[in-house]
Order: sequence, then structure tokens, then C-alpha cells
Amino acid sequence: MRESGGNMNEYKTNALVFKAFCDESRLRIIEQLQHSEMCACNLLEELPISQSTLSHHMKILIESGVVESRKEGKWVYYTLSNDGIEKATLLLEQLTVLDEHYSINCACED
Amino acid sequence: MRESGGNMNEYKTNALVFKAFCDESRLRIIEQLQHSEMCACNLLEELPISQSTLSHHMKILIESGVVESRKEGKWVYYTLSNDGIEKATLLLEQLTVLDEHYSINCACED
DNA sequence: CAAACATATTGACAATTATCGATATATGAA
DNA sequence: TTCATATATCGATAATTGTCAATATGTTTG
Repeated sequence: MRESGGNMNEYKTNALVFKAFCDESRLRIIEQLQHSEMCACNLLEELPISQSTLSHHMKILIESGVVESRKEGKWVYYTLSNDGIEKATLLLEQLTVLDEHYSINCACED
Repeated sequence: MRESGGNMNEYKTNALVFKAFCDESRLRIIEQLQHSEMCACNLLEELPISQSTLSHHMKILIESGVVESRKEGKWVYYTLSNDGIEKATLLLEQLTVLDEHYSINCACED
């Protein structure tokens, strides 16, 4: 146990969002969720990974905010999160838009 | 040496794009490049990492397409790539938009 | 050419992550 | 309550990744 989530700067927090998209298995999962809400057991049928591995990836996807879950009886249903996706999209824009007002030797006063 | 780049499916290729954004150091680098084009040595001054580590990250950023480089004499200058950013943005949308036409038991003919 | 500098590559190691099988927890059904 | 099913967690291990120091490569300058 290093530090449990305590030392999270903004860069690390932002990186977590994109963790959702930087792994092959998770992209496969996301693709399935584009079709429809799915429970873990149905996702499992579509993917070449074990149940525990799927569970692991779902945790990361939930942490990223890109996926939401709801429990119904025995099942946990997963969907793409409109909110999370919007946040990811805005973040990507924010991270890549050029900073027009920045100047290296910004002594500009007048 | 496993397989050198040979077995790259679409999921892995797409994942590479978002590798750019899923690491703290790379987000710091990207932030610097939002301000302006920078050479490696200037980036190095702004970041708490070694020269070889920076070089490693720049390689990943180039591979993702999000960053471009140009060589000028001794220096290599890096910039955010408009093209790469646009592709990443479109890819993110493509990966997260819901598939309206999909139906689980799609026997729909008429 | 030699020296100085900028960047890339190599080799080693540590940290993180992906993966699995086994087990635990929770729910619903018999 | 016992059984079957769905999901999560644990513990171990393999694979990948991040990191650095050392070294190599390439460029400019003296």
C-alpha cells in the first residue's frame, strides 16, 4: 500500500479519464456499450477475457467517469455515461486547444 | 522481442492515440506545447524528469499523432499537431456516440 | 578534427497494470 | 436454508511501462 488515492494532482486525475480509452480490452467493452446497455455477463460473452479481468476493467471504466452502472437484482448493468463522455470531450478540447494569450516573455502591460 | 508492431488490430491502434493523454508526464508536456512550440531542451527545463525519460515520452506522443516534430540544426522542436488532435477528437466521438441502428436481435428486414 | 551541446537509444530496474484462478459476497430460486 | 447464478475481490504472476544513468548519434563551432 503506497498512498491510497491521496496524492492525486490534476494531471493524474485527468489521466484517469483517458485510461478508459488507452487499452484494447476497454475499447472493446466501450464498443459493446455503444450498441446498448449491457450487464457484465453479456459483456463477458462478447469478450475474450475472464470474468475477474472484466470486473477489473469495468472498475477502471467507472473511475474514468465514461461508464455508469446500475444494479438490478443479481445483475449489474453498464452504460456509457452522457455526462462522463461530455466531460472527457471537453477535457480533450481543453488539453489540446492552443493558449492564445500565452507569451514566453510576457512582460506585456500596455 | 515479442512481435514488433506486426499484430496491431484497430483497437490497439486506437488505444495508441489515447496513450498520449493517460500519463501525468505526458499531460504536463502537452500543456507546455499548448503555450507554444518548444524544443526538447526547453521542455526539459519545465519538467521534473530526466532527458532520456522526456525522449521516451516524446516518442509516444509522436506515435499517438498528437504531437509533431521538426528538426532544426541541433534542436528538435515539438508542436501539437492540428491533424492529430482533430483525429483524436473525431475518434473519441466515434468511440462514444451511441449506435442508433443497432438492435440485439436484428432480424429486421422490412 | 576535437569539443560542446542536443537528442536518441540502450540496459537495468522499479512501478504499474493486465491477467487468471480461487474465493467471497450478494441475490434470487427451489 | 441450500443451490445456482452474477459480480467483486484477493493473491499470484506475467507483461508493460516509466524511470534513470550511461552511452551513442548527430550537429555546430572553434
